[in-house]
Amino acid sequence: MDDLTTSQRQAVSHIDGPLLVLAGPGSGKTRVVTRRIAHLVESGVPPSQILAITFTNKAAGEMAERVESILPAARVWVSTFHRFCARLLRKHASVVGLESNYTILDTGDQKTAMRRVMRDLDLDPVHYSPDRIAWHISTAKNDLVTAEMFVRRFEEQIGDHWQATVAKVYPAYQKWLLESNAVDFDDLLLHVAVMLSEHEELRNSLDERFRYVLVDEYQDTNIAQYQIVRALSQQYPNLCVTGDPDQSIYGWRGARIANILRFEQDYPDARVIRLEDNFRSTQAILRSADALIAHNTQRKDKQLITQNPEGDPVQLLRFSDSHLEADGIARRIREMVEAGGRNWNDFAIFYRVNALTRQLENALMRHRVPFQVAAGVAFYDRAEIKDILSYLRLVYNPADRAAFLRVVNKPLRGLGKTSQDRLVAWAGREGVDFIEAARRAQEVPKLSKRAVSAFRKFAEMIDDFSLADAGSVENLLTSIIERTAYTKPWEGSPVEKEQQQLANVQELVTAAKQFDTTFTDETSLEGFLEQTCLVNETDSLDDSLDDTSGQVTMMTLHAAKGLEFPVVYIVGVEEGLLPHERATRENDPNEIEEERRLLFVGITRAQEKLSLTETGRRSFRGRDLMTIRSPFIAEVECETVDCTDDAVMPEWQQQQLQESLTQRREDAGGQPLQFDNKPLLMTGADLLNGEKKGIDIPQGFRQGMLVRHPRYGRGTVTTTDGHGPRRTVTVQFEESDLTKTFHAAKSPLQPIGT
DNA sequence: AATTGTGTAGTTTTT
DNA sequence: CTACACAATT
Repeated sequence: MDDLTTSQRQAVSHIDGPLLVLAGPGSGKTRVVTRRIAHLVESGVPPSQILAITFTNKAAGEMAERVESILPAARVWVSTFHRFCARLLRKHASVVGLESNYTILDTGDQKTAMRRVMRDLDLDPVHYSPDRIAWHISTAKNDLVTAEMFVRRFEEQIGDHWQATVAKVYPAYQKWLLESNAVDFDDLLLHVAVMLSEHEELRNSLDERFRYVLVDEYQDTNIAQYQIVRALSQQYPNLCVTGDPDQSIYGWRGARIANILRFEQDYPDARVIRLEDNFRSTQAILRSADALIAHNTQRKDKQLITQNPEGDPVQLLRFSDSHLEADGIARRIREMVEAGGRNWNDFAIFYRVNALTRQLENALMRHRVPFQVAAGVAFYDRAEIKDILSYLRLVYNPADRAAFLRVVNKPLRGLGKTSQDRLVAWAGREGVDFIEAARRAQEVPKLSKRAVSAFRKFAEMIDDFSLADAGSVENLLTSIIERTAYTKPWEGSPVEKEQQQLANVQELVTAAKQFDTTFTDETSLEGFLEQTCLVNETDSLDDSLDDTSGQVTMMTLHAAKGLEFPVVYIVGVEEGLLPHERATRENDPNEIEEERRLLFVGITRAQEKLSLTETGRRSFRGRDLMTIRSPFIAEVECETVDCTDDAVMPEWQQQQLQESLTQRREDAGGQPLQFDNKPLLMTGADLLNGEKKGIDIPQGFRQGMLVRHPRYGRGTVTTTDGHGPRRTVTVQFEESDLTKTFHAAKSPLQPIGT
């Protein structure tokens, strides 16, 4: 306890009764929580009675790891909300009308499901976009409004035409899910919440089982999560919640900041502890953060105190346009690294919308600054991965409609839309799952002979897979890939995209192999499927984030929560972007306050140096508009730096860069250049599969050079023309015999070896 | 069944 | 500007 502050110590040593820990940014919250768990166990609480809930897998992983390092033997259940609910639901599926082998739909499946349901209801997808309807349904679920409740409410008090539509779609969508023996993400929470409220004896036993419950980031809980936590803390209200209302940035997803604000009313004998000592940032940075957040009205007053030095003043960099902004940041970062004392990974760039990355990426590349973007297509969202996983899902849950429809004709088996529709309709009438229906395809009316045999062959194949499912997910996976010849058309293909897809499939097999060796129970298929839909790729990305020494990190402000960096840039602090125009449109003060909290989160990530940027003009969505100053600028204490005189890199310097690059490329013997011996990583997937790909400066193409284009494959540069941004390259491609001319700066061409 | 055209919408996204 | 869904082709 010696290494803790007074309030940290109080929180750690609290055992029985409700506890609210209001933890400011950088106040050592995670440390307090893990130490408290250890303390509970040391004080005689059986580990099996402790349940710690987080939002992200990463947080859960970290917490579990840290608890284990203090108490190696203790088996405390540390889990995310969704995983916890998935497990409970597995056990008690029948209570909500599901089978225990239910599958979890991801957002993609959800969308397709929504589209089909709406088509069946004859709703115009142009007027009522499935996306929006899905959003309405998700909101309802987060607010604990079931389909029945929604319909009832709508009938009682007629709403607008959107509600009328949702009242039609929501129940139909739920029916679709139930028939598929499937749930979506929101259902995991909703079902469990309903289950707990309708089955007192079950709630009772779970309350008793989990006597000590801890919830992290409580300010981000939605109504469903709130109810679940409450239900588990009735007889044994040893509930400890930690969070910071000032960091609540997920209101748009149904999170209720009120949950944490009213904790003391919910549990009148709650102890409240504030962690206000900040161990992360300089005084200057904290003062800015404090000054900004003080403008929010809906909040508990909280001071941020630090013993850290004053540090550099917070800067507002003003650029004339977004191009110069990107360029200016890249140059500053390079200069600071070259001046010594800073590594690339000391820097982070945050922005409100992903669309701002492009210009930044270009500028960083021009300045040879290695970087990674914490975004990109999630691994498990890739089409090829979802296809293969759909086979797995079908083996596990033959009623999974989304999975069935996804792969029944992939690769092509001559089972077109019409045949599929007939079979699905018949399966619905007969009340059998889709594999059973395919097995008995000859009984389905109006099916062509060819379709019948194709369906039967398909069913036979899935049946074989089920038999082969002897615990090893890897074996099952490889037999699926072989039997379906799924990757056949890509093998030996020159098209980069297809090679990538091949690699992704391979990566999935590796993941399965890994899973097999770590979890060796007979329910491994279930576990693997759960893992693949509840685990996000960024979880793996963040690991490499910590120990890669060599890259600047770019991410959205939302993604930045919980992280810290010595030097931080927050770009585009402008009206319309931050606050985002959609937050200002309704003129809802709550939304503006959330935008302010978002900036607050960004600011408090910085340890030593913080710069905000704004521009005079910004080209966005193909339009070039004058910028209006963000109201937040006046609320932050900062020093304005005029960078409007910044010029783009002068001609001579560009030329010099050009020449040195050419030289280096020759030295490298045609190999892709790697700067400072650090590979430049682009996407999360690259990080995940460890593929180190060098990114090249596009201007440096020369005649005779071998290049690769993601679409056209390998080719040779025949001519080059022009200079600077106007420089063009003409390439003769091998495979297709095509000759194409590209703008060197814009094309995705990459030099390759041999 | 794959290719090409057309329209349209466009934050943030822990699971 | 650009990604995506869907329609209309061939």
